[in-house]
Amino acid sequence: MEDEVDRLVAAWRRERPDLDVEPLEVLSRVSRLARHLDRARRLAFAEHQLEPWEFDVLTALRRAGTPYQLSPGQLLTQTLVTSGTMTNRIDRLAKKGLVERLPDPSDRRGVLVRLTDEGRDRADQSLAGLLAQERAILAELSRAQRGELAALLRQLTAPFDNIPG
Amino acid sequence: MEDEVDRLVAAWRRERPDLDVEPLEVLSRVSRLARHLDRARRLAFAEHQLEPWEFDVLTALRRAGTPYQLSPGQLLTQTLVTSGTMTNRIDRLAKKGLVERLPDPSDRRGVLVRLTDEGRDRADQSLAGLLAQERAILAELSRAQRGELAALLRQLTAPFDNIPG
DNA sequence: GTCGATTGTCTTGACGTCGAGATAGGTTGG
DNA sequence: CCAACCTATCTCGACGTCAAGACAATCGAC
Repeated sequence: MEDEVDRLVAAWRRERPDLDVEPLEVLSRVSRLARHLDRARRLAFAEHQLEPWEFDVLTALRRAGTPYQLSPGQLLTQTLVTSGTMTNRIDRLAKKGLVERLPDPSDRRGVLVRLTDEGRDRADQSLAGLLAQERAILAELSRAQRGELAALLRQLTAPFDNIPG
Repeated sequence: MEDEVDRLVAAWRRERPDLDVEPLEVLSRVSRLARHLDRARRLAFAEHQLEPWEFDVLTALRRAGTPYQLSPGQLLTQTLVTSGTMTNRIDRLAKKGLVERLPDPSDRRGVLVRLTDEGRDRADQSLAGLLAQERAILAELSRAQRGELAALLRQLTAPFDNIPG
């Protein structure tokens, strides 16, 4: 089946036949798909009264394992936002009672953000919801195709994730 | 090579061994890669004094071919933003002299947005810059792998692009 | 024709993010 | 022990986006 990127590439080949636009076949699809996923996720999380950014922070803490705490700095690197943004997010989550700020006992500059019991429950519930939705989206592909796709994407993301950029 | 999503998935398998988190292998990589691409593009466009959103609008018009004009509504569907956002973008581009607003002769509710000569030049220059950067990112993959990846992604994007969602 | 629904664009207010800089604690070498 | 530098977090102002709704023009059914 044709998608928007097919149309986009065809248009470029017509308007700029001198250029090789093959890279767009991959990377424009990545960007557009991500955009669609954002919207879909927003809907899925709304059922659990969570915003996508809240999910990102709560699940980062949940994945850390007991006692479910990380520093703001560790949360930054996992969620790819700036420090000002993270301060703001922690404030709002704390106000909702989903996380709490604790002083870092080993570094008085530092802070530890810890998931509350309610925060943990919300993280678990919304993860289950997200996985159900994503499974539906991925039903387009066979298991083998999903594996291939994951492997190819890994090759592209690895340089970004390993060389700090 | 390992990436952040490998670490993320491993963490979930440790914390929630009861859940099947395979969907994340694909879709979390898509979202994270898109995030990295946004940052990289921002840098590439900065050399041409353009923001990513400006590029999106200018190139949509450029792709339309002479006389390089589209309605705001057509621009909406191509760029996946809301109408309020598009109004704002057109305002700013018009102020910079890269586009102009014309009344639609066939529908008095409507407007046509047309690229100026300078807008067209800037679109062409920045497209060349973007393609160079994207080629570098995709050098991780062989030509055949890029083709596979594009095809797999198309299967996921097609439903979003064809069933209005 | 005319009324109601629809379409296309713009307006508005709230919100989240960014980037730069401030603050304070920590670290290292002399 | 001090000075210079580094690190962790927070503060602040500017900005872009969104969602909802306003408004005007158009279309369709009767």
